[in-house]
Amino acid sequence: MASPRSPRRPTQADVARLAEVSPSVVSAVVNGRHDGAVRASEQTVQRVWEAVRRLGYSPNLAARSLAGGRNNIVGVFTYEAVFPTDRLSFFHDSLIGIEEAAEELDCHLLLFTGSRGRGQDGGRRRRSIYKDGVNTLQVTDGAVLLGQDEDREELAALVGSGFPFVYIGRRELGSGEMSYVTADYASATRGMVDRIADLGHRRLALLRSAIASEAVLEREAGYFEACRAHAGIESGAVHLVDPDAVATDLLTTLVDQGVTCVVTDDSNHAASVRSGATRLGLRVPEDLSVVALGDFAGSRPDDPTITSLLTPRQEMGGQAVRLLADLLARPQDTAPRRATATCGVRTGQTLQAPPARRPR
Amino acid sequence: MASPRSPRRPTQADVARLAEVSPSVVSAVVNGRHDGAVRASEQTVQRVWEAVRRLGYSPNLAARSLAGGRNNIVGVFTYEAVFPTDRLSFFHDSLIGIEEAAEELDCHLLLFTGSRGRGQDGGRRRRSIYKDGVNTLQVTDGAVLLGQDEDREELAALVGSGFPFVYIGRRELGSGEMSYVTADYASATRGMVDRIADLGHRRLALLRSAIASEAVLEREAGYFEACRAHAGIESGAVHLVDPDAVATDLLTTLVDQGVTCVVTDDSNHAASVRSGATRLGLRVPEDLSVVALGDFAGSRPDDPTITSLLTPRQEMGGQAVRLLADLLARPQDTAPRRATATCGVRTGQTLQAPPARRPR
DNA sequence: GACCTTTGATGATGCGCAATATCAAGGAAC
DNA sequence: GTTCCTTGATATTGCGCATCATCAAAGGTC
Repeated sequence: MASPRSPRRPTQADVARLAEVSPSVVSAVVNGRHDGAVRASEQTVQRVWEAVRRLGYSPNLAARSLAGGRNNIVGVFTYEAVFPTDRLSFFHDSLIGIEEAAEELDCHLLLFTGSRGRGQDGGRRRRSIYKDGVNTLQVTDGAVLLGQDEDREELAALVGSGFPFVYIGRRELGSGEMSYVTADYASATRGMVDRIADLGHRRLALLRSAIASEAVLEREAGYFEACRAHAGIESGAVHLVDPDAVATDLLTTLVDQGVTCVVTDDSNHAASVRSGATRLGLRVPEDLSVVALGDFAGSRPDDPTITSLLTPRQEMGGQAVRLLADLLARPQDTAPRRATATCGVRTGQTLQAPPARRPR
Repeated sequence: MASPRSPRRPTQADVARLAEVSPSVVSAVVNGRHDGAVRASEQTVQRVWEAVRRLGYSPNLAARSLAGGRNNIVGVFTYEAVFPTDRLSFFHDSLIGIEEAAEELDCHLLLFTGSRGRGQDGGRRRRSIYKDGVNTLQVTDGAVLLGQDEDREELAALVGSGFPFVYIGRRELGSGEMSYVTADYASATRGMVDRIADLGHRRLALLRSAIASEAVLEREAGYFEACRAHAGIESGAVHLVDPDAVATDLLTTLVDQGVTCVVTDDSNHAASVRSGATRLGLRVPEDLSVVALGDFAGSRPDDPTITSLLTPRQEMGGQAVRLLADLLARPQDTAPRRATATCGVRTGQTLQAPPARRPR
């Protein structure tokens, strides 16, 4: 059976012809606006829908957005491949939240793929929002952006263009404010420090990789604030280290100084510290506790045995879409939208009360 | 600093005005087509680009695709949520392949979310392609479909409408042929049986759940064919069983009959069989080998210790997009497109040579 | 010098749709 | 019975762009 290959997709005009009404009515009906400027009786509405079904009409996205209307499509732009081959999908949790919220708002999701074939150095290429100087996101009503490896200049340009978007993760640009969702890292960090202090730890150390994002800095601030708030808790300056190569000599020094709990940026780093400690003959957590302030998995899978704060990615994804919806609903309000999700805590197996006496 | 909220984005007309050329020339130049029907001298080209830069012009994609026809968007429709909360993403591997291929074709992906708020029985609701009788996929150039829980009637309607789409997974409809990608289950199964036979097994048993998809039936056919091909290999009829509740009495019977290798539909089922065998005091694989013909994870994570065929999901995803591209490139050829990807084999730890003597 | 070809441009048209302005008819108010 | 409002529609415009038909002028050929 040869399919009745229609040479052309049916348009509103076709529907109008079949239903014997004017195109305006069709437009109004299919958009549910048939009691505003353009009105239609219940009978007419039914006739229109009937014709729509008969012809298999569906709106042309491009035309709809060209004419100024919405297209109910939310863009999702990631600076890395959304579905990476080489590692656990970093975006998966966020996408769960995004999809859920989008479904609630009755929107579909447009996932932007990278522009291929530029710079073939083999490494993971960063994607770009602009292609030939053109904002590719424009086909959507607005977009949610994710990714660690963002291009700040591009973001600044995007803010300047007035295109509605929300970043998942706090991003502060030098010029121009943007909308984002973040997590309450500072207070969650304070909570974690409280917990550490309650267990009896008195000397902590913060190890951080040299590259710092807003989130990292926020956690660091929360950390020091909490340390100050706790009488008796001491923490020296932050130690900038290579998270992959554990500096065992640094560890030795710290332990000698009476540090009983090491706090790191992320769980991978914490895992490295644990191995380093083990190599030094220290048991974790009996002799030394190790705690991570972030669960970012980097290129390796996140280790669930590490006691760590958990970024509420799913919630952040949902919030981002909802902020975007607000942005679209009230475009005249140009103020950047902000939302904060609540961090979780993974108990893990790397934090307990400090040893009665200093080890060694 | 208030963003320079431009009331209107510059258009080609603005550029044309500034460059003192006609809009046609601008269009031609920015698209690099200025030596076809519309021509422009090198000088003019420079003037146009200069004006483009000065104004910060960027083309409106909606208008572009409206005027052009295609929109370079491939739909991705899944009958279940793309990013499920409650289980490992079944779709993740397929999506990797889809994204890769889409990137190669310079297409973006439109992920359809479900239509919310119909039937709130709490359970996972199947999504629908048609909403109010309208094919929602039509906003894209064509679509890739996935999912176990498909609606055959809908698919038949979709085929009838002539909308270009490709299913990931073999689907045979009673009426009308559709395009799909599948895996070489039959030959992969034969390969697996060869392997089993080469190890010395002589009596096998096939356990299958009652619900059978095309893939399952194809593997079953391949299985029996391979059994026939091997002189000395015996396999009784297929045993329809509940994959979750292991029938230990059936296992006992089989082993008593001299079966040394049980073949199942999928790895979960195989895992159940293994536990059942263990409960009977049989060691796997020393006393009894267990092999799965599929790695479908169902609601539980796939067990990597099970010796199993591996569905090449990533490759299938990529193939699907490429088939779709062909469908779009040659629409006059209405024949359904088909592709077959090569199954992998996971060695696992549940298959070895049969015991020298029958156990027990 | 008559004819053709190439170069360099212009203008008109329409893609499918939303929004606005307009209009006809029927009823209620006074 | 004139005015006014409501209901139910239609006609028109233009979003920004690509494409096509057209055209003027310059250069080349015999």
